Amino acid sequence: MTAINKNLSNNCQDCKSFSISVFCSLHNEGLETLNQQKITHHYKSGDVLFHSGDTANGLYCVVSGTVKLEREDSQGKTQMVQVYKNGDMIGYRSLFSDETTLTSAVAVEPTEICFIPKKAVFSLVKDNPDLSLKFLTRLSNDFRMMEIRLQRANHQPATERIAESLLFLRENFESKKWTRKEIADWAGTTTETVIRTLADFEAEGLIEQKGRGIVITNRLKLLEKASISI
Amino acid sequence: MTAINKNLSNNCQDCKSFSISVFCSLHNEGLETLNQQKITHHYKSGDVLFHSGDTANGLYCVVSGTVKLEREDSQGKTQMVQVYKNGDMIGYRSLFSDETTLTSAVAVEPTEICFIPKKAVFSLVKDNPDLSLKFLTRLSNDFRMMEIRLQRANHQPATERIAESLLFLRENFESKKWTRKEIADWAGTTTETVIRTLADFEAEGLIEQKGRGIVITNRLKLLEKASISI
DNA sequence: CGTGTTATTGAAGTGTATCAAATTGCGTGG
DNA sequence: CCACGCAATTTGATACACTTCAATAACACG
Repeated sequence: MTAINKNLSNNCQDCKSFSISVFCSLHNEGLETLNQQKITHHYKSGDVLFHSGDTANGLYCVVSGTVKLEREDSQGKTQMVQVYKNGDMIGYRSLFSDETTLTSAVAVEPTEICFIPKKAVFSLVKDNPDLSLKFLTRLSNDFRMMEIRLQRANHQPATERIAESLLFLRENFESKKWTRKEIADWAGTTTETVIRTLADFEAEGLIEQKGRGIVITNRLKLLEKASISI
Repeated sequence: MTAINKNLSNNCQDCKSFSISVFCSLHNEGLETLNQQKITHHYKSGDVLFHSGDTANGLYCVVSGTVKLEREDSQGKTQMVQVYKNGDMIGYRSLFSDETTLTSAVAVEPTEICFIPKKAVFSLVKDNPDLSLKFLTRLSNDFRMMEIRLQRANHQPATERIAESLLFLRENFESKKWTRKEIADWAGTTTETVIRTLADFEAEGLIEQKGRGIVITNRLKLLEKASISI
């Protein structure tokens, strides 16, 4: 399933995602803790990091690849809550709220993750108070995004949400080929509606569909469609 | 408009909301800073603490009353993002994300607030590392709630969202008489839909409407209607 | 080169928004 | 304290964007 390496030789400070992670300010002892405690995992597309309802037992640090956070309701409708790429942290909310995870984390590409056990995280936070401030900043920004998404979900038509989803998913996760269903799960609509809307966008010359690929050909007009202005 | 008292005699440790606030663990010097720096405000219903787009310059600590956080889009549709009561903090997200506020804060009842200037907050956080952990915990919980609300907004009918809104608003903010529009702004629907749905609920014996008041007469069935089970 | 997953298309139904107009309830000032 | 005026609520009619279900087609992967 997932290859696990306790890779001591691979130091965090050499990680290509180090400088953009919350840990970038760590000094000697902190870095040592991190290096000693972290466990590197390799996931392939579709692998699950954790399931909804699991107890949070650590922090997942994305080295490369893409991970989606999602949640399925009783009727099988999926909401993609968040997407992560290199430098992002997963699972710290449940860690700090001390509850079981609400969402599942699923790799959508070949993904490399460093797992940092709960104890190590709290030890790091204790010794490096600015760390929690960095978490706070990230979470604040994520929350802000959720505020906007909630408003859009409630008050904007699917067409606009799909336009925005296309832009967001494409421009933040270049390597990933999103499926129609994934776009729908992010936009909060159905696969069929996404497909029909994509056809409309193509007819209007905003995008081009080759097979399952989607190419944005008129970014500006697509932005207009998304009504990014609120 | 708003009465302002720099009330040094009124100590935070005597505040009825102190024990449930993030500051409950503060010791001597911290408490002193808090007491010296805080400014007490009194707002009446409808008063605005800050507008969307304002620069965050401090923290608002609710002593008593109720404050709603909301955001209006270009078409005049309002999304109520959050509601606060005694012991809650307002504005710390913008403080930590270092951006202008996305939402406006409006008192919906006579409300007493202690304002703590940005500098004082950061000084407190610096000297009391566990403070930021407490903020983190609160924000994590709030985020979790937003995840659920986003999913509901996208995948559940207005009826269920309204049922849940009734329960949430009534049970967490007893003193406040919410208007149909406020319920709609929270549920993410229109005033008319709320009114029609309330009529349905009344016909089914779940609630009773006397004038503008709403009394929940069958909590269990209302919970069922809300599909609280996900 | 099959086989399962993903995408596509069609038809039908409906929940909810929208707009407009009437009514009620409430706080306020006379 | 009552009447007034305004805001909140109510009701009706209409429209349509979106979901749902089902069946077919295209693609990717081993």
